[in-house]
Amino acid sequence: MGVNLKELAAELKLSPSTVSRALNDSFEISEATKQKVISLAKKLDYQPNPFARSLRENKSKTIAVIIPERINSYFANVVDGIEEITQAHGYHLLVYCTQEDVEREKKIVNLLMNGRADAIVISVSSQLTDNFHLNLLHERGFPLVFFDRICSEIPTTKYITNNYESSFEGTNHLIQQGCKKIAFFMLSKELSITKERYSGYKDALDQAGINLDSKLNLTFSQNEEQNIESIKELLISDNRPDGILSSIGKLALATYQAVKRTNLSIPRDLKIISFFADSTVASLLNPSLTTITTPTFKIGEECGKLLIQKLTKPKQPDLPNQTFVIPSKITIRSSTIEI
Amino acid sequence: MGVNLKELAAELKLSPSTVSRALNDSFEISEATKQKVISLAKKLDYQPNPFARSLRENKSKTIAVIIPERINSYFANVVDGIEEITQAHGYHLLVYCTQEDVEREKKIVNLLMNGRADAIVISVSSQLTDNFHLNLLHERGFPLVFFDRICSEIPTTKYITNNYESSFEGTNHLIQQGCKKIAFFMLSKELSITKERYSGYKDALDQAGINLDSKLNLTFSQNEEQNIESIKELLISDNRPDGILSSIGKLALATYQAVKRTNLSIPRDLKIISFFADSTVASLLNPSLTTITTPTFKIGEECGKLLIQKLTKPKQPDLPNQTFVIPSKITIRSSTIEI
DNA sequence: ATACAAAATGAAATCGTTTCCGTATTTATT
DNA sequence: AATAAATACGGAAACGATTTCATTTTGTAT
Repeated sequence: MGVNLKELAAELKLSPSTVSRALNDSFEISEATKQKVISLAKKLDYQPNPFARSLRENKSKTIAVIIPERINSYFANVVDGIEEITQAHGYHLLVYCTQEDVEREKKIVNLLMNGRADAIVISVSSQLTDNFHLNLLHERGFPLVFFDRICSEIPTTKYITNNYESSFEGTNHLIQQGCKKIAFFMLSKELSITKERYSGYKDALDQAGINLDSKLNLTFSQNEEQNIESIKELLISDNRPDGILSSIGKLALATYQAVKRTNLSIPRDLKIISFFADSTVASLLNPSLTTITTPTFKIGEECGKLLIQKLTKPKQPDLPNQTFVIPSKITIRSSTIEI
Repeated sequence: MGVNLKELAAELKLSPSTVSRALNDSFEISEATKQKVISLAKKLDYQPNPFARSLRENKSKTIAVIIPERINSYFANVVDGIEEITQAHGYHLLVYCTQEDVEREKKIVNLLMNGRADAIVISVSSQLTDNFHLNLLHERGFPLVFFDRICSEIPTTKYITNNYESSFEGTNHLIQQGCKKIAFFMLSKELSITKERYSGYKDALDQAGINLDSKLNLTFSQNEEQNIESIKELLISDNRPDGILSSIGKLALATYQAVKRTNLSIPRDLKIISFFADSTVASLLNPSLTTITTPTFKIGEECGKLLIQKLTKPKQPDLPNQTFVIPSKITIRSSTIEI
């Protein structure tokens, strides 16, 4: 397409090596020729071929981001944060969405084994005991960063929120509002966030002397309509909860839909608090939704900063086996406050 | 990292060329050696270096997608659609978000001039008369596909929805519901979608014999809070509209927020219809929002199919200068229906 | 003027593929 | 049986950059 180094060199009656060095501002080249080279390069709009460079340097200036869902403010925001930092350093983002499908995730990870990206930032779609693909990658020394849904067994850097505490506080809030039968809504039980959030929920119940009713702990699927119906069934059953802690935002929306199919009312008959990313939507729901909100953009930025550090400085050590906790904030709205 | 062709060849006592051909299933290689090569390649987990390949073949198996916003169901859904098709053909997606910033868009487009991607799919952030960067790219023969927010002057393939008709119908719906003073909310006037949607709005008013009041045509910024205040000002002014057609989803949300700051009520005092992607949210708003919904995933799929066709078949002609229209659907909900 | 160090540039290898071209062996044709 | 054609493979160039090593040019000290 454009002009290449050799052509530039020919035009300038210089060797390609000199031109390369001039453009990379090497000390070996005189100021005079540097200027000549740079000005012609600009004039001819010379763009170095990224693949030639990647091949030679064995780095791609590309970071892969793997998320479970794209239509999800939480993940979208994290990616925005990553892009904000990495783009400024000339990095490109390959963004893959697994649609919560583990097989798809494995395929994607396998595709990335060949060095197409210099690092991976991932929030796993569902943590099976089988995270062989990620393990292998990490063992080969490939920079790997987790956020939100992590694999704790893989010793690398992770960014999460204070899931346990947030969940504990959220549950406590429901208890303080008079809830006696508090349900816990989740996706896969294998997810790190599920475990931690469940743990906070459980401990809050314990502390309040409330018995945990396992029938109130519901695991949901990827099928929206099915989820709504399950919730509705629960709500019209004898064992109806009077409070819900939803560990996933979209399950709160499903609950609102389910409630519309009953003659119950939030917060009168049912109070609900949820981990939820989009505060605009939370505030516009009827009633407005009490949320636990994670600073997702910040998480993305932190991931980005860490990777830039690792990838752009020479002789960096492996990413430390460390988990950074960025606290969430509870915003109390009408869905948990008695009128 | 992994093993390369030369090493594979040495292990097999074959030449690299033979191994390469065997792996690419060339007719020149006997079945026997093909099997030997393939099995060792599998055993040693051989992964071809993508950059060597890209350099040699002059294609990257990568498609760049440029969107104005990532936290937006509309665009997220289109990207999902693109990924659905292209991933199955071994393509990777570089996703860039401009945050509605034209300068940022230009920078990104310039970065893509060097062949890092084989094609670009873009919804422009704001169409200035100055779309030099995209024009240049297209003139160089670079495959470029537009969706939603297009540059009509650039002769390539575009995917849009029936903006004019949807807007016309939407406005008519408001008129039928008794609205006399109908406002039109938009982002930049330069956007193709704004022009078309405005045109449909205008013609519907004309047809109904309603005079267009330019004070009811509001252009908004990227500042959420400021937008909400502007809307509130409008709503408490003498010139208060009784209907709103919002050409952008988030302006409908801003309107709901603004209404909460007044003592007005939807749909009693104000009816609103909006182009809006997330029907779950639309149905949960209070009152539920009448929407014009575009089949965004389908648009993404169509973009993907077109590009796969263009990029994987040999000797393909340039992308045709053609605009495909994928119709939207109006869903009437409570925000436009008198109680 | 000579010697030697420093500065500036060039030649060629390299990264890992693919592919053009050449060659040896086997198979088919008359 | 001699020749043509098909089959199977190897050697080396090519893609476009960077970098090691070698070489030329310039500057400085004696």
